[in-house]
Amino acid sequence: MARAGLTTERLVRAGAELADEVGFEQVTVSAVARRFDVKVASLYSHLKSSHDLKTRIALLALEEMADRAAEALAGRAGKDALIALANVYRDYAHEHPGRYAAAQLRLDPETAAASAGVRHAQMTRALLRGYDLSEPDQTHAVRLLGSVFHGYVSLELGGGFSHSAPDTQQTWSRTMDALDALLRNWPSPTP
Amino acid sequence: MARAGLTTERLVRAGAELADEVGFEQVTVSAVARRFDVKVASLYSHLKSSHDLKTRIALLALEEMADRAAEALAGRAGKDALIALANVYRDYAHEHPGRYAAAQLRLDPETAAASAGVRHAQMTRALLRGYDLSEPDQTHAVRLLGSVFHGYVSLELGGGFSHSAPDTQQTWSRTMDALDALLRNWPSPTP
DNA sequence: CGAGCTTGCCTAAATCCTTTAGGAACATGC
DNA sequence: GCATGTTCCTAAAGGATTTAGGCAAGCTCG
Repeated sequence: MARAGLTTERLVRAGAELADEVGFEQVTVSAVARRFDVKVASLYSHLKSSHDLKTRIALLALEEMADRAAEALAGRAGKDALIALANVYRDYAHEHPGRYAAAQLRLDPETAAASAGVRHAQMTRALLRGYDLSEPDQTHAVRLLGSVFHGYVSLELGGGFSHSAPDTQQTWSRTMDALDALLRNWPSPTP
Repeated sequence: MARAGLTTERLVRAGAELADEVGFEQVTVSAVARRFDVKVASLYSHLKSSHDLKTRIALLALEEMADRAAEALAGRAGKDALIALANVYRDYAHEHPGRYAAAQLRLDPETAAASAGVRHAQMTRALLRGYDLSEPDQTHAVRLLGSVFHGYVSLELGGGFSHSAPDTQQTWSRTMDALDALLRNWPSPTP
């Protein structure tokens, strides 16, 4: 019988495609096996477990987004950079909803520390160099931006914004205006 | 054999408790049946399916949060109200992580329209009456606040903010300052 | 080239979750 | 007390996860 040529790499990639097609929840070792026309047990030489598969898909998504973000930020600063970075997340989520959902998977601390997640934080910090914030406000701002990007995209993707007026593209661009204004004019703590 | 006295209500409540204890992903019809010391099949007279159970837990969480929010907003306005509302979400998520995760479940449009989700939007709108925004900026602001609340809480809960300095409580209160400043000084669109 | 080793994929089997079908015990109303 | 409907049960089928052990395809050497 001919060999299918399975590798962890190929399985994870197939899992990611599956996630985008049918949703991350539906990604299962069995489904991936079916896609390669191979018996389920065969995958267990390449994957430790079902959770391992999901984790690897999450890591792939984080890397892909970080790569896109790095490219988007190159040569940009200030509001330009802010918009470019924000768009990376939003576009990625629209193009790859399953992968984006995977990236939301809660990783255990060691895995998270070794993931592309740290690159994301670094890039957001880099972006903030275009504004005038000193520690610890910079950290607060990193967290705020992360919250807005993640929150907005995940609500939009989940249908949280009813498809009513005004359209979400407009809200998105006004959100960028708002964030830019906020960063340029960061308030001092209240008494 | 004595009867367990199952009702949909009690099953959903037990499922919610289970979610808080072991995580929403681990909530399963079987697990709930075990908790009542009853055979799995017995639950299917009260629940349509596993998905039905999860949906009902989500709806319960949305209601509980809306109730808390309504109480928190009573008699408050402006920044006071903003902080109170934001704290409702954050506190609820910390007290009931499983339920909070459930509330993130994607609901089909009709279910969503009949859920407490609409009350949340209404309350955020009510909060914004303390600021001076007119349509469509008010809608943009509703969405922005929703994004920040949801994004922040879900990142914090997922360990997205590494447990490093400064502590998240500080970031949270600076985030409130920032949102308040932003709403009081909402920027006009860029050309 | 062919002996031997490694690896890749298989079959088999255990365990668990979901879901449906139909039966028995219990509670209630007449 | 009996008819009736509800509540919970047993039984069974279908899928997913995971482990154990086996055969054969494809390398690596002499």
